[in-house]
Amino acid sequence: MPELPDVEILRRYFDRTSLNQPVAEVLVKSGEMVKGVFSPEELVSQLKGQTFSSTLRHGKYLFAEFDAGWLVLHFGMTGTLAHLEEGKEAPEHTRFLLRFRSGTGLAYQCQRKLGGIYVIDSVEGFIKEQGLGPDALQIELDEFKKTIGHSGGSVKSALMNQAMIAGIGNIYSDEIMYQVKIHPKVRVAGLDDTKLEKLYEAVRHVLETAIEAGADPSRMPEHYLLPIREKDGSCPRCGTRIEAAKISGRTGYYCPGCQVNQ
DNA sequence: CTAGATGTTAAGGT
DNA sequence: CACCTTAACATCTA
Repeated sequence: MPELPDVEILRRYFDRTSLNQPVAEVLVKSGEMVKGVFSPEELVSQLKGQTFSSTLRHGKYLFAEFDAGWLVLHFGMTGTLAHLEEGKEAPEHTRFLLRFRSGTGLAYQCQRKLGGIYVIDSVEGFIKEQGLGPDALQIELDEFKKTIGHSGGSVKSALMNQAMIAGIGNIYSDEIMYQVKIHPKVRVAGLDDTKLEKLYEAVRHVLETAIEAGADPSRMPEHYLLPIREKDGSCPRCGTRIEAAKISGRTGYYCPGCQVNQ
């Protein structure tokens, strides 16, 4: 689920389901997922009786503000949120559960436990500690050129480097490079200024489009790679069979027909 | 049974 | 130094 568009959808979901209601009960089911300075018990006592008033997102992290601090959720590869109606049991893989005074609840599910739960007092401080770069939807062109443009490796690994630009992972880096027709193994040094600017525009455009589509692959535009990525399909533009390659330790999918520039 | 899956990080190699 | 790859984390599915 969880690259920038997915987390943005989860943030809006949190807003719709969980703001402005006092927390009656907090349940930590997988204590090892509680990271940072507070123990799971401390996290529970911090949150009990609190009310969430607003949310923020930076990269792949969701921040929810309560009276005395911020709850931070990171979703790893399999994390998601589920709103619970009154009296309804927590679903499978629930690692953390908020039960509101109204009886409804919010479950944080994470099958593979690769995510994290934190309580912090400063969002800025947390971003700094984690070493995150600017959010991919907020970074400006000159900053983008300064960091991404001057990095030495492949375009794909630069896009996925959270310290340079926060929020892009394996799936959306594939989509962005597909949209600008850059082969996944092309190195940043091989891009001219025009190409770099097009890449910047594509980052924005792809992420915004994905958010509009509710981060649902089946609702992406037809000329997108994402819905057929991994499906052994052919390119929506030129019909060439989509191929996979290992780049930066991940499987990247691309069209060998369109994404040719060496 | 095995390989791989949206993330992150440490370790080892070129 | 800068970059790359691999493995590990925990769990499920093809």
